[in-house]
Amino acid sequence: MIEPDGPVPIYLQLADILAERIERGEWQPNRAIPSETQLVQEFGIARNTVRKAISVLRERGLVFTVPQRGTFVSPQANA
Amino acid sequence: MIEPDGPVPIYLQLADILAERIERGEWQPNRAIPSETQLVQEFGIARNTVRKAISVLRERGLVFTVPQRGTFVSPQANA
DNA sequence: CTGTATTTGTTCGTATGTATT
DNA sequence: AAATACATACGAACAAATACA
Repeated sequence: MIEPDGPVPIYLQLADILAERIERGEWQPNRAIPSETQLVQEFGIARNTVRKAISVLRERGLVFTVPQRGTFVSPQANA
Repeated sequence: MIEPDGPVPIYLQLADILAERIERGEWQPNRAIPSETQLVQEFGIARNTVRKAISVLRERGLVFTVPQRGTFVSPQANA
């Protein structure tokens, strides 16, 4: 999945992978995406890198984060 | 390897050495070449000189550089 | 959050040799 | 001869982004 030594930063690779899942409707609007810990384990990368990827998705308007609750797919993310 | 007192500038000698490695397929497309620091150590020259050599390779279309990631062999460099 | 490591980007100063004025 | 300009080469320092624990 992730190419650690490629030209593209890991956090951007992950952001693109997650964005594709969202846009394909794999995760429904207003439903939580996997937790940071789950993503760390799935992709074998550092937690900070996962957080950076999620912040990119936030800036793209694909997700929104609720403190102490999780990160959720935006209502119109895959519309 | 490098002839410091020869007629050819050091940065051009290094550019030619690296170009040969790329064209021989020693480094694959989209894979990183050694970092500037590694090249400094391998050839015993100044970092600025290494950077000058790499900029020559960029102008020749052999490599592309991603800030904070490295310098990578161009996709068609050894095609 | 902190701290550390790596890598490229940038700038400054110094020195040398060559060419020009 | 003298001054200027340019290219080459080295060294050092710091910034910023990435990635890890």
